[in-house]
Amino acid sequence: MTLKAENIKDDAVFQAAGGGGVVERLIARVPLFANAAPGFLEALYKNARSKNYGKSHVLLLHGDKAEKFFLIRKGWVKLFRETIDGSQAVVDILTAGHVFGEAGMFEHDGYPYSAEIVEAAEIIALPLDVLDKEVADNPKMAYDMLASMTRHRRLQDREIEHRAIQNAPQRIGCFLLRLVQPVASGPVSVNLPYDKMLVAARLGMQPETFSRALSRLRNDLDITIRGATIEIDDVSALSDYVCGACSAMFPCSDLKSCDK
Amino acid sequence: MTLKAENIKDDAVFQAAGGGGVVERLIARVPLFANAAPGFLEALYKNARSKNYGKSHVLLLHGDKAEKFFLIRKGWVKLFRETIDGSQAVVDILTAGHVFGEAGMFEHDGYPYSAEIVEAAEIIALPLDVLDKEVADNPKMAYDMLASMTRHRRLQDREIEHRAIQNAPQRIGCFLLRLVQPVASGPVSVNLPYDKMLVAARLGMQPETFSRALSRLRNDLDITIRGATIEIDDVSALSDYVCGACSAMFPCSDLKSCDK
DNA sequence: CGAGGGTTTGAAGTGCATCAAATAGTGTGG
DNA sequence: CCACACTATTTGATGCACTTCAAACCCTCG
Repeated sequence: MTLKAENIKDDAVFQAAGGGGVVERLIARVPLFANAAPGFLEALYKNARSKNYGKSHVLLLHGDKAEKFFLIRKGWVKLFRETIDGSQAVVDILTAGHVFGEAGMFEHDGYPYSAEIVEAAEIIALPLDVLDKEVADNPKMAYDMLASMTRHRRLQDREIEHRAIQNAPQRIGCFLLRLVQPVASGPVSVNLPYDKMLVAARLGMQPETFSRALSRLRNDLDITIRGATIEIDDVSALSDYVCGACSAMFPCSDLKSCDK
Repeated sequence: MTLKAENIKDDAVFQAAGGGGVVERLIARVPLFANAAPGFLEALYKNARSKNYGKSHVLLLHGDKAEKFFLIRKGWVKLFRETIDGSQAVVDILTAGHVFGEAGMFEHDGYPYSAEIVEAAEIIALPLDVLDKEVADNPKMAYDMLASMTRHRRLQDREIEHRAIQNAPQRIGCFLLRLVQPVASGPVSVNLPYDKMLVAARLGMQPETFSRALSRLRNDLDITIRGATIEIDDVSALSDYVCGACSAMFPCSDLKSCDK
């Protein structure tokens, strides 16, 4: 067993939640819970468990019985699906404030994806049954969750469209544009939120393709690349290049608030 | 103007709903409305409008202000998104019993896709505000709609996965397998529900690619093709070929009930 | 400094798209 | 009922985008 593997298993440090009130405040700030009944949040707190995980830790597996959902306190989490052949499709990559695993609530097929830590993270596990009860009882809560789910559905529609229509440089450009918002013009500088390998996976392409496509953007448009920092001299030139191959108009909102 | 074009415009025959009770019965049978309050269905009936449309009629455009949602009584409808460049991504293809356009309810960006009749259809238009009110007031209704939305979200996850991982023959095979269910073994015969061109679009490939990929399936597996009828001698051979490139196990339920 | 992963670059292969044209099918008017 | 027109489908030839395999480079962290 390698040293790496040991790390993965061992640095999942348990820590009880509910002590300092930090977890409470974080939970209360989740937009999805804005209209929850007071008792709901308390029930969540009582059963909240915050843990630290190291990179590569697998938090849950596609098909696992869904009893908890998760709120990310810090770090990055990759949601993905894996085939028997070993191929893997990245569903999404999430960070602080995002919620995941709540989709396991309705079906009995377990979670619809697997989740792996891709950057050391602190994750709060929350009981699904408490959420389920609240949604069933509180119309406003259900309504909010429905709205959030609808937003998410649109993002997925867009995702399917992009993967069908945009080529590799355009998908990267689109990703960058969504990072620089709401700045809509002039030279800007953005940092890739995570590994280029991960960005590539997130965009459904190979790392090599990502690298080549990015340098094609560099050659064709006014873009400078310094490691993970990318400077875009002319945002509108980039949006011209990208958004012709998209059904949305340019300042396309990235509606993913914290209600994944 | 061609003769065809006249047809498209003119055969949208208006007919008031609520007379024969047929529309009522159809609406009442939508699973999504199973738990609706009695007053809700009546409010829907009152404002229901059933119309006939010819092939190629565009029912709604991406971005249109969303005031209605739709229930298909018969025929086929294509949901799609179109870019400035003219490329088009098919979101889904629906038929009798399916509901669409309800996603326009929450956002103010209008409908998230365009809808076009691809086979002469009869469509019932229903007021979105009535649905919205019911969802806001009736916890059970909101809960059901949430469950339905979650199911849909899973189908989209699967869609993204398939387009990322499966090649053309596998995507076709997967499509066929979902048609033959719940028959899980032995020789079966299926009819493509619509044009091969449309199936190709639905699967995100060109008609030429579809044709070639299908004949590759014919050569490699025990499959016979007679026009739109496809005979599969060995379903398990097909599922072996297809499902290795999918995260789901074979008899993979096509959860799209009538609540699109 | 050295090991290991991330990133880039090169070379070759593959799958799908595109363009083009032939063939089959379908509905129409005569 | 046939001939025509139009569309759907198939087949062929070619090109391009992305993948795959391989190797070099670079960066970071112990």
